[in-house]
Amino acid sequence: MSHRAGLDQASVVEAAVKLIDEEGIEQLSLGRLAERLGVRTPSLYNHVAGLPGLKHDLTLYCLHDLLDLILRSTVGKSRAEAIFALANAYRAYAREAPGRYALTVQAPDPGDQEVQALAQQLVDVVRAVLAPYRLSEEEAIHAIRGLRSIVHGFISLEVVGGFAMPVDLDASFHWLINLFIAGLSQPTVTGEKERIATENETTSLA
Amino acid sequence: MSHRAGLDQASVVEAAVKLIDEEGIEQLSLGRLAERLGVRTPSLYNHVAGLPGLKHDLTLYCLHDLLDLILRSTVGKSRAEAIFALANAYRAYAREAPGRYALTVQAPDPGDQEVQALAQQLVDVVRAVLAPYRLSEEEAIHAIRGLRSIVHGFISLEVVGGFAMPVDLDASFHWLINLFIAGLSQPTVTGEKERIATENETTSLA
DNA sequence: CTTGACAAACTAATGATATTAGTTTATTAT
DNA sequence: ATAATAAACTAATATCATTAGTTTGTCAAG
Repeated sequence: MSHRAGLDQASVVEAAVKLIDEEGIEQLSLGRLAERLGVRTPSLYNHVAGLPGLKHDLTLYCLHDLLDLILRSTVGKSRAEAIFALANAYRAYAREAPGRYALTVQAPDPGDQEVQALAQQLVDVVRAVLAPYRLSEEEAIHAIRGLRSIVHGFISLEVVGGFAMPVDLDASFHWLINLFIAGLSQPTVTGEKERIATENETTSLA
Repeated sequence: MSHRAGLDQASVVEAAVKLIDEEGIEQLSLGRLAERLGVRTPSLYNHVAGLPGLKHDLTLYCLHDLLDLILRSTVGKSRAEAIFALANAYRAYAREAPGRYALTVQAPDPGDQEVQALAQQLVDVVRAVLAPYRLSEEEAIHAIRGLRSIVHGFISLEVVGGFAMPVDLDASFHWLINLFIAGLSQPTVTGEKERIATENETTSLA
């Protein structure tokens, strides 16, 4: 039973996914992972490049995971329906698998081609969902950043328990996405005029 | 020079703040901190309750820090001007001291009275800034959550390098806050009617 | 069927980290 | 002056990642 556990990179990464799903991202260590796989810690180095390598591989796994979910949730939909589908899919992923979601958000190494490419594909889905609104080049980028910020911000505050007040979270999320969609069609927002000058742009620290 | 370095809790916490400002939150360890203070690692246990205790103390420090900045930035302002001031102050803090900002966002232990109280004070500032819009009880909560999500989401994506596209970040942030403010005054958003049904509310994982 | 190469697992050792226990010693108050 | 307190120390343990070097399945070529 001892020698030749029959591991490979895929089985190690999948076991790591199970581990962070069940015990949280902070419980991920090579020791715990090896224990689950019935193997000694150094054996894992045959399949992943240490802990940093494992995290990298996990990130790729989760980005694929999330991209697939997002694509399937938005296919065949457009405009508000597509935006809601996208936002709800993101949120569902983060709620069901917070550890995996966290991996998809960590700072990507700028030199990592694979991660960059997947991150770009996620951005492209957002861009496609916003395309029907016929925004200018620059406004499209504002809108992409805006939607990502809204969705990520709400989700991460929610996951971390940052919303303590006694009002339905689904309703708040829906309200916010709705506000965003309304803003997309508003000349007040998307037009040239600004609501107010940016007087406090340079607030500094104590 | 050796015995009696004259430390206390405040000086340890302040040295830790300097450390994370200069070298990043991930470089924080009792060993590095002790080295900077010219002391052996176990000596720190006379002033903080280990690494978890230090992080707790740091969180309190940074919450105070941030609350003070936010209060000073919004005093004497109202409506859009106040919202921009609040948002810009938050963002300035996160950009200038990402390590400290990260500490203010970590999951607070629900049993920790002090942290809860400070977090509540931050929420209260947001509530006060939104008060002039005369929202209903429930909508006020949606709006508070919404503004926090927007600001936190944008900031954390920005800090992590998540915005790669070649458009000015200040402009995107301003655009998004502007959209939020516009939505606050819109009956389409704040009213009873919803823009679309929540058909995809239950998207699930693969 | 044998054998040799390869790779997967192992043991052993090192270095960083946090933490606890127990000791010394400076300061401070009586 | 001295006794109590608290701040620093040393020493030891446990966990973790990592590297080096060794053993041993497995599989394919002869």
